[in-house]
Amino acid sequence: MLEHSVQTPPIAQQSPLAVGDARASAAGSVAAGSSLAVSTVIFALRPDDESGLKTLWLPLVRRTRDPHRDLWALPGGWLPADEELAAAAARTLRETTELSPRYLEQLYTFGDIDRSPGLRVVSVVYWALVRSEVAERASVGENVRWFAADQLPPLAFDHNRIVEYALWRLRTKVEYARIAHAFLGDTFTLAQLREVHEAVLQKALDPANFRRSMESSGTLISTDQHVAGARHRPARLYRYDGRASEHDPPGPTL
Amino acid sequence: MLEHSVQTPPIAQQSPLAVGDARASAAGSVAAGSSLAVSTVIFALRPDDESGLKTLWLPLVRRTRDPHRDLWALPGGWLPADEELAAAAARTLRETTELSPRYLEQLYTFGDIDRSPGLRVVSVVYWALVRSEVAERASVGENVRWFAADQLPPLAFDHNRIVEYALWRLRTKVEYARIAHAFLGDTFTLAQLREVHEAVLQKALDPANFRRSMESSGTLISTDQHVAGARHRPARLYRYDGRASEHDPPGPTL
DNA sequence: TCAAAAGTGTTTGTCCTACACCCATGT
DNA sequence: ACATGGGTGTAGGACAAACACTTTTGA
Repeated sequence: MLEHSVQTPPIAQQSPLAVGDARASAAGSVAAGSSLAVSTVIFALRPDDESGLKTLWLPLVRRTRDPHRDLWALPGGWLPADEELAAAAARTLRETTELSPRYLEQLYTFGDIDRSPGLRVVSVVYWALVRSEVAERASVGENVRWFAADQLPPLAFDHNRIVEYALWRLRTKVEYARIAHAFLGDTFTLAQLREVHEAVLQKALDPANFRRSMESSGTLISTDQHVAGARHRPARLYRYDGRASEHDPPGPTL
Repeated sequence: MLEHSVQTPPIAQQSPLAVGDARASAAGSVAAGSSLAVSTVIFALRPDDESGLKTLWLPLVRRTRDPHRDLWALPGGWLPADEELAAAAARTLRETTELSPRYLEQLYTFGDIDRSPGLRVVSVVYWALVRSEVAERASVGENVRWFAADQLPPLAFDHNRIVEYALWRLRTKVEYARIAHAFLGDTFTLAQLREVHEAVLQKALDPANFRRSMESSGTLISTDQHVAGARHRPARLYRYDGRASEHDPPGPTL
C-alpha cells in the first residue's frame, strides 16, 4: 500500500481491496502513460424500505483520498498484471460484498481523457448480479454502503453515467436473455422469477403469459418439488438449465 | 503527476502502422504493469473476385517484429495518453486505409493474460464501417492488405477470435439497428441498401418486405431523385435520417 | 413488345396480449 | 365455503413471410 501514497489513487477505493500488485515503482508505463483500472457495477434486489416492493440496489465504496475524497464510487482498483480482467472484477466484488457473482459480464471501457483529474485512467467496467437474500446480510461498513440504483447521490468520476449505462444494459438484456435467475437461489417458483423481471423492468407482467414465455425458452427445468404453506395452490419449483446458452454466442460475455 | 514525467517515452507504433498489439522493451507501468492498446476491425463491402457478389472485407497490417513477426494483424497501436479511445481507433483506421469511418463503435476489451507472449497487453477494440467504393481504391501497400472477412489466414495474437466476434456483432446489429447505410454514399436506392443487408447477412431478402421494413423504420428520407439508365423502372433515391436514433440509447456506443 | 427490376397488394401463419376460467390449498 | 395465487385455454391484434400482381423503363 505504501507505494500508492506516491501516486494518484485508483479510480475506486483502495482500503482492503484496491491494489493487488503494488510493485509500481517509479517505472514508466510501456504504452504512453495510461493507467488501467477495473470497476464493477453490482446489482442486487432488495425490498424498498417503504413500499416493500423489490428494487435494484448496488454497493458503493467511499473514497478516502483525492480526487473526489469522501464521494461514493464503484468498487474497483488497478488491474494487477497477473490477473484476468473478469477475475479482477470478481475479486473486488467479493472484497466489497463478501459475495460471489452469479452473473458477470463486461460492460464497457471508459477512457475519456478528463474523466479523472490529473491522471489518465482507462477503466474496464463489468456488471454483476448477486443473490438478493444474501445481499441483505452483506457487509455494510463505514466505507461500504448499499444504495437504491435509481436514487444515487452524485458519485466520483463519471460513475453516475456508468451506472446509468449498466442499468440500461441490465433492463434490455433481461428481456431477451435468461439472466434473471442470477438474483435467485438454485430453485425458484415462476412467481419469484416474475417478481425479478417486474422489479428490473419496473412494470407488471401477466403471470399466464410470463409462464408460457419462460416455458418456451427452454432454459427452465421443472422439478417435482412444490412450495407449500401459502394459502393457495402450491407452486412448482424450477431450476435453471445451465446447458442452455444465455444467448450471446460467439463472443466474450463470460 | 510528477511520476509521469519520468516515464519511458511512448513507443506507440513505428513505421506505417505495423503494430497490431505492439510491444516494448521497458517494463512496469503505473498501474501494475499492463499495456494499453487500441485496435480496430474495419469492415468494407467489396465484390468477390470470382462470384462478383459483394462480401465483407477488412484490411490487415503485416507485423514487422516479434512476436508474431510477418503475421497479419488488426490495425492498432498503443494508446497515447492525450488521445481519446475512439479517436485513436479512428486515427489508426485513417492511417491504414486513408479513409474516415462512417460508423465506429467500441466492440470489447480483450485482456487475457497470455494473449500476448511476454508482456501483458490489454486491447480496447473498436469496429468500424467504411464506404465500399472508396475502399476499393484504398491504399494497399506491402504491409497493408485487404482480406475476405470469412477467409482469413491465421492472425497474430487472438485477432482471429476478435474478428469473429466483430463479425457476429455486425451481423446481429444490422438486423435491428440502422447502420447499413454506412457502407453506402449519401443517397442510395433501396436495392443498394438491400444488397448491403444481403451481403452482411449472407442470405436473400424479399424486396417487397425489405422495402416496407425500411420505410416503417423512420430512418429513411425519400428524395425526389431517381436513378435512370437501367433497363427497368428507375429507382427512387433515399437519404439516411441522421436525427433518428441508431437504437442503443443511454450509453456509449459513439 | 419484352425483359427486368421497381413498387403495391393480399394472404397466411406466427407470436404476443388480454382476459376468462379452472385448480389446489390454508384458514 | 371462500379467498388467493397457481396454472390452462382461447380469442383478437400486430407483425412478418411468401408470393401474386402492376408499373415503368431500356433495348
